[in-house]
Amino acid sequence: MSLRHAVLGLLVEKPASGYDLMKLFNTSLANVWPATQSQVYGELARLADAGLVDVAAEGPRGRKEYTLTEEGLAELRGWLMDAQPEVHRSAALLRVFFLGVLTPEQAVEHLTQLAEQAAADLARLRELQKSLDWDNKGMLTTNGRLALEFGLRLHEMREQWARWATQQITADGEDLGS
Amino acid sequence: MSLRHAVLGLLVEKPASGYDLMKLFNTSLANVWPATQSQVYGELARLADAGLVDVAAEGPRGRKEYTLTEEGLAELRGWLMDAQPEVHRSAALLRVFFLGVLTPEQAVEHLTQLAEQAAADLARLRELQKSLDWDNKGMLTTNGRLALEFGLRLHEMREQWARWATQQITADGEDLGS
DNA sequence: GCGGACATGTAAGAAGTTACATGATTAG
DNA sequence: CTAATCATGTAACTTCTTACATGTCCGC
Repeated sequence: MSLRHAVLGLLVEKPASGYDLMKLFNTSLANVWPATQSQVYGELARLADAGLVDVAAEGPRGRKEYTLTEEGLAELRGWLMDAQPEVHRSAALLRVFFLGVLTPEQAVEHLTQLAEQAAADLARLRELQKSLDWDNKGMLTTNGRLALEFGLRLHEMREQWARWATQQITADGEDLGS
Repeated sequence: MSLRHAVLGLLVEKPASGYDLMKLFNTSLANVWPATQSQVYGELARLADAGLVDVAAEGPRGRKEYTLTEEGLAELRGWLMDAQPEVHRSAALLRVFFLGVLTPEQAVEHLTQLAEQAAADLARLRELQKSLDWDNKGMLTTNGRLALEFGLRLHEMREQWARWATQQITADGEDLGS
């Protein structure tokens, strides 16, 4: 139930509308916890029902500005310290498992694509890092920088691994070609 | 829709019942694409409806042994070469984003836990690697080894990153203590 | 006045989790 | 005979995605 906590977390810094939050989900949190508009509005309604946020002000065009309540902050703090291990699914790794169904050439091509995709992701994050370095405001970018570094290391690792895996496969087939 | 492809992939090696598949999901695929019993049985029924698998034989206790059809193999091959980038959500990284809500001490404690968790995961996979090294059978372990190496590198990276992040936080607060 | 941004919501469906429910076979 | 394993299924609920639907305000 982390969408809930993402919303609460974003509201710590300052009050925001669903619309405002969506911009944050599409920028700051895009690589960490993406969410759709329909999810965010729904969750805000549920959070207000539960008393974890309040509608502090109403603006033009039906704008509702939400603030965190005491209970909301408590809920967030509880979640932050809870830290139970996650289950992750990876379609990319699942594909690797079944690579034997393809020809070695196809498998190598696929792994090459993975390496290139990782390299592209890495480049993208490096760009993001550059744009973040100068205008530094608030908790979100401070800790966001830690998350960003994780992403940089992750994609670097992905690329290295994909290149290594390619070698593994080509090495396996080597003696057949002699 | 990768559960479908996980099931198809497992059936490439040999025919299996839902019960058999569950054992594979709980061992080989546990770290890559976990699935529950109710999901697997449901998916098998849908796959049979769609003609991607057949009930090749029925055994004792209502056992249904499924095999892959031509269409099923084609579907799997198509998926294997499709390779579109995934969206990943990470509650762990989300927590990092909001670490500013905690005291520096609590934040450091949390990151230390992350490092320890990563170290434990790494140790667990190294054990798995040992047990896999001797009895080598089939495509699943051959390519599973590639996936395993990914896991090893991932957890190593996670641990290093968590230690680095701890330093970042303690460095920030340093001048306050003097 | 009109286009783009602001702003909120609903509905249908896919995917996943947890819990319940039932029964047959086999090894000791 | 009885406990463990084999074996399949259903139901309720949560989460996420995609698409639809509607309307207002502000700057030019």
